[in-house]
Amino acid sequence: MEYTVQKLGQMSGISPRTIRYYDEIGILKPARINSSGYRIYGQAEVDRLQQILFYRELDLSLETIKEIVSSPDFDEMRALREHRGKLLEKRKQLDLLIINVDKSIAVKEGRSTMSDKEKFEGFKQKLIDDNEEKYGKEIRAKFGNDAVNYSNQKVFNMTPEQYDEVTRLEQEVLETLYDAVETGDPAGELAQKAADLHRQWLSYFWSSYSKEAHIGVTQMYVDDERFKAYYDKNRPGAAAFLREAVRISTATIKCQNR
Amino acid sequence: MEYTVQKLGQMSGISPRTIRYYDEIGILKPARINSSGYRIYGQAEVDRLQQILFYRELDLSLETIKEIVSSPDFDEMRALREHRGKLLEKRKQLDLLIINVDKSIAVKEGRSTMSDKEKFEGFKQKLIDDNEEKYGKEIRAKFGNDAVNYSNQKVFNMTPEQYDEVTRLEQEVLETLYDAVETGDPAGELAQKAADLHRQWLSYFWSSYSKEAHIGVTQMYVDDERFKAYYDKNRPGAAAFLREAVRISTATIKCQNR
DNA sequence: TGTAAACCTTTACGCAACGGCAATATCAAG
DNA sequence: CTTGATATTGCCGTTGCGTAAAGGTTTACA
Repeated sequence: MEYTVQKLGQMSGISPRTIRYYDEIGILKPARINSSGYRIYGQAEVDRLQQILFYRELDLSLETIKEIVSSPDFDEMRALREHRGKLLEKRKQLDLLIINVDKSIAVKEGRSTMSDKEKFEGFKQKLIDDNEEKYGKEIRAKFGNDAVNYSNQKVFNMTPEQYDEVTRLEQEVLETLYDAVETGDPAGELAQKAADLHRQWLSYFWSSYSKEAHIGVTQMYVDDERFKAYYDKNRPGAAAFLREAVRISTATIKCQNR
Repeated sequence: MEYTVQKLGQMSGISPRTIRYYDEIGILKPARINSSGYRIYGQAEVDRLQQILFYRELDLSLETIKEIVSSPDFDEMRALREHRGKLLEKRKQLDLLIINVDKSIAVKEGRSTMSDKEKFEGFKQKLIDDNEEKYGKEIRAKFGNDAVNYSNQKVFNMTPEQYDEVTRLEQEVLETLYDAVETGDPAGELAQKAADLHRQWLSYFWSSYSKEAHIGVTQMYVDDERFKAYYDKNRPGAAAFLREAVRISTATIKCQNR
């Protein structure tokens, strides 16, 4: 089988332009060039392209990929591990960013009548007293060492009111759940209320809600002894009951959407 | 107070080049230009720069920042919320990426003697049978809906052996901890063993270990009723004891490093 | 007052990984 | 032979600056 740039592109889902670019940077050379100057690729090049795409999927740079696919004795493990480290670092940064954006949104929601100038007045004072470098440190000190994970930071950043609300919700979830377990019907009104309360409670810790994740976490309550013990303490089977209620709840929402 | 590019740069911690660039794209114009063509900035410009840096810290594009700081009636909330959505999306992608990289590393560790060609043989076959588009879908189906969160996926991706090891470790942590509580000395040998076992156990769920996060999570065991109940069930005070042991353990490691 | 250091200016290339367009050549079909 | 699809090279644009280069200005010190 021999392929031109477009054939190869269609097969692999990338553009002919990209294939030419890969030739240009020497990461994927054509098998040969025909009399009219067309690039012609063979099976070996298809294989190589698959490898390239695989590593590209892992978000490695083309430079790194080039080294991996070019020299078979390249220390690929090390490259992958280093890359993993970079990804983790990126994620930490992202988590911090998201928390900061959340904070900004909260501040703006709280006092939407303030003008931008006013809002930054306090912020600014500190900055000008010292310098920008200190500002950076301050932010980092405030939001904790970046090793602290996301949900921990969420809690640290809660206002006392939010914290009260969370603990109140937690109690309410339990009470409603226990009442619901008595009814024995995970599709019943009480059970559905418990599921919804639990959803609300979760929303305080999660940056975004999804049905799948909600089901996932309640499944974990059943699988993980620590959570199971907590929910089952007063009413055996409560963890499993909650999971069922949430399953039904999320399915019901789905039906309503149709 | 009047500032040249360098003065302003030192104050705010950014380079003169950046300041000139901000002038160029019209996001921060100097107050005036002196007879020698120097850019001169005043207090108003310092304020504006602080605003710009604030938004830049949230990773907004300079284009977006320009709109925010230029027009006071710009819908900033919407911009922030949209931006937040983008960040969350980015994080999901990153989580998937990290898991894929983890998988690749695991595969390579398992059969390090295989050549690249062999390793990709199976991978490749499927790809060539169908097309690249299907490949994309397959990856997504395999690694689950992207709403499922990172640690859940970690567990799903465990081998049965790993799973056994984790549950075994969990038991061992508890047993050692309970014995240690009896001794009453969180700096003692048993307590330190418990702390270390707990660290090992954690490592199965965390993508990276850090002392601060370890202390943080054991602190949470004390603060969160569910965790506290679990650890204190057989030996009241076990959660707090573990936290102390971990604190001492991490501090000790620090001393050894010196 | 001379001069060197430190500062300022504009212009312009470079970065990553392509997308998009232009000008031109080639191929297959009717 | 024309037409339309496809191929080629090459250059510009993207983001947010870093890093020169080539030159003018200010400041400090002998």
